[in-house]
Amino acid sequence: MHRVGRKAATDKGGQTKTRILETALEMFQQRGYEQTTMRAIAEGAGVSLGNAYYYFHSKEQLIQAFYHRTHEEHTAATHSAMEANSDLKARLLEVIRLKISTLEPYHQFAGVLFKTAADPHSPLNPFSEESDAVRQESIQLFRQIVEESTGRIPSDLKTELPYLLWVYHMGIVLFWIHDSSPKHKRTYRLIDHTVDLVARLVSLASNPLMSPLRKRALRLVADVRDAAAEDLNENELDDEGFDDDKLDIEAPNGQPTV
Amino acid sequence: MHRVGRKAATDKGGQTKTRILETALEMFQQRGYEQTTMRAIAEGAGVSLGNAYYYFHSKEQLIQAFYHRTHEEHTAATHSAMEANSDLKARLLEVIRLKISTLEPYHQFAGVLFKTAADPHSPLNPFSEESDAVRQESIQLFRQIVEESTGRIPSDLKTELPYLLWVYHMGIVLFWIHDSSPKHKRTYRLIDHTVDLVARLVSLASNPLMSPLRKRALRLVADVRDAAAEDLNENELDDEGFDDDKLDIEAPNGQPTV
DNA sequence: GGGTTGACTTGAACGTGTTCAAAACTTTGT
DNA sequence: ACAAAGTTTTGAACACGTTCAAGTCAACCC
Repeated sequence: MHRVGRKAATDKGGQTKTRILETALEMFQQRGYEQTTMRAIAEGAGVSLGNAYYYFHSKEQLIQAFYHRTHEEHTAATHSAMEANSDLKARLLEVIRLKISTLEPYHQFAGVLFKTAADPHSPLNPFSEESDAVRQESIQLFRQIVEESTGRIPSDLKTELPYLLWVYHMGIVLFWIHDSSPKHKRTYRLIDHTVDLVARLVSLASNPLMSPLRKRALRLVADVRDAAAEDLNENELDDEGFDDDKLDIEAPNGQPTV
Repeated sequence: MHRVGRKAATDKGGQTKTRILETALEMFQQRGYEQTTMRAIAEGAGVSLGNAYYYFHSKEQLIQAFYHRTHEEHTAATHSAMEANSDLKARLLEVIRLKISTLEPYHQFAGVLFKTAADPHSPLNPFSEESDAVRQESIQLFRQIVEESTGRIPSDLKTELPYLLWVYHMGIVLFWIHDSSPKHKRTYRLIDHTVDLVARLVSLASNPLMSPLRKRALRLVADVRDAAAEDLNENELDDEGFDDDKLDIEAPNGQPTV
């Protein structure tokens, strides 16, 4: 491996690596992912083909580098833009809009990100170990939003909400990838409307009347999340811990139970 | 192209095509998608490499053939298993369980289905024209479930519910793909719990008190669905048709509005 | 039968991602 | 200054998906 065990007086390796990544991202942006060959990247960066593979084990790994980079940009942009004393809705709106505008230059290229991310065996898979760090950071972002925002939220919901918002934001990105409307107006409109809806749902779920249903739903969410986390470990898996309690609530007007 | 313009007394071409597909699916099942080369498929089917490409334009198209086949199997299984006079919950449970058991033999291979399906440019993309027919059929399945089931559901919800259930069932499949628990017990458990939850939510959404929120959410769903459908057409896109009405409802106990 | 048409089949060739053994260079220890 | 150990760099080679010009074969027409 590079950059270990020696002093690295000039960091020549690091420079080369950066140059390759820079060239790659530029080419991806201009010609798209498939059209950009590793040979072209190497030539553009002024190195040999084998050298490109010395720094990036595969073409896919260049996507992962891209993923890291945009994540950092988004985090930075978020932190500098976050106003104090705003509510969940306002903050969420800002964060998600920033996410899209950060990804903006890579719209046509972003498709392959999702393509590879959807593969269970890809390191880019959101549930894989390799991207665990970035994902945790990303969820952390939403945790801050939730905790620093005004408005009362039950503690059980407060625990899971960051993860739920992260999933929601992934959904928005997925929509954006498919959105071919001018300036992605459609996506921004969707953001406006869904953020509003999410805020309402959080408020609704905070209603004490909804407590039983909420608890059931949150338990389910936690279960799914944990299952995704374990994944490759062999696990005993018994059915304990999720008994069917009597969670039914009576609607105020005599409608069927929920 | 094959099988046009002539009488096809023996349907030799059709036989060859079937043989290739059969061989391919078997190999995918045993060695996985990536490990199975087109050369191996051709050899296994007793044809030349070029011949395999005569019938299937690409390796990816073999996945599409797989997609069609399992869809048909699932539909057949569903129709023969559907009991009369059952409610939404029972029917949904049955259909989704059948879906998973139909896909069962292809679990490790199914990953690439989602991988390619997630690519906006892939014909396998659920929103693309090429798989539109299969998707419509699939949604139709859920429409039957909704319409033939007992229980009162508001008409606006009834319209969108099939699509929503289809999306939900895709989510289950996505989970199943990642599920490495023995016999996919985890997925079946998830199905049990989410079907229950979905039934409750439908019931909750049918409550007249929820009407404003429901209407807003359904409008959003329709909007997203239409956007996905148009996609490649150039579209004007003005902001009409989605005004922010005063939809707030007052929770019975003075909680913040929803 | 002989010829024409079009479906079917072939295998060589191309471009691409990836691997690897060996060369070239840099740093460190003496 | 020299050697040893590490690192970076190279280009040839490989396997695979895909293309294509050319060949074979069966059905049809006269």
